[in-house]
Amino acid sequence: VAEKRGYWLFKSEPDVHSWDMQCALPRGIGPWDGVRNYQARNWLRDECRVGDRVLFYHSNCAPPHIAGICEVVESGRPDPTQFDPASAYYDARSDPMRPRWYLVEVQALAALGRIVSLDELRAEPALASMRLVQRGNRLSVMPVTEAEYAAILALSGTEDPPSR
DNA sequence: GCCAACGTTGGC
DNA sequence: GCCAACGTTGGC
Repeated sequence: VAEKRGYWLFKSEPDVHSWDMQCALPRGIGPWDGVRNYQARNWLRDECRVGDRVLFYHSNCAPPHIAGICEVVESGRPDPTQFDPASAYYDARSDPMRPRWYLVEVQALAALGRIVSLDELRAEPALASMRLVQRGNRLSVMPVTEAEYAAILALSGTEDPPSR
């Protein structure tokens, strides 16, 4: 039985890693590193599949918004920054024989027809139960339903982009 | 810059 | 295993 395509939302602070920076990478591909939350880690390691779509969300900016769509192009593998003492994401307690943190590779597919702000997401009835708009949500990686993904594409006037 | 929410740590 | 203290996230 073929696995259904999955959908995710990944948060990034634009000062650290923006949609434009993602697009500027060779072929728009780069590692989604630095995730240091166990729930998010479990999803990256165990659930993210090649071909899944990722909504690229800008947090800690005004207004917070979804900027574009990526595709998972490599499934979970250990995040090398956890073993690099020079990295801001270094984790001295992670054992290389049993890595604690994982990443996936993502490829930018398309910018949204127009960005969709958090206020607009909150105002859309079809998105009322989306994790992102629940109070206290702090996860930087979270699953999105197919219906939520479709609603966001519709809100932003965006066609579901093909793989590159 | 403030602060609510919430995950993690560590003493007991 | 409880839970207070602490650190971080992220909207505002």
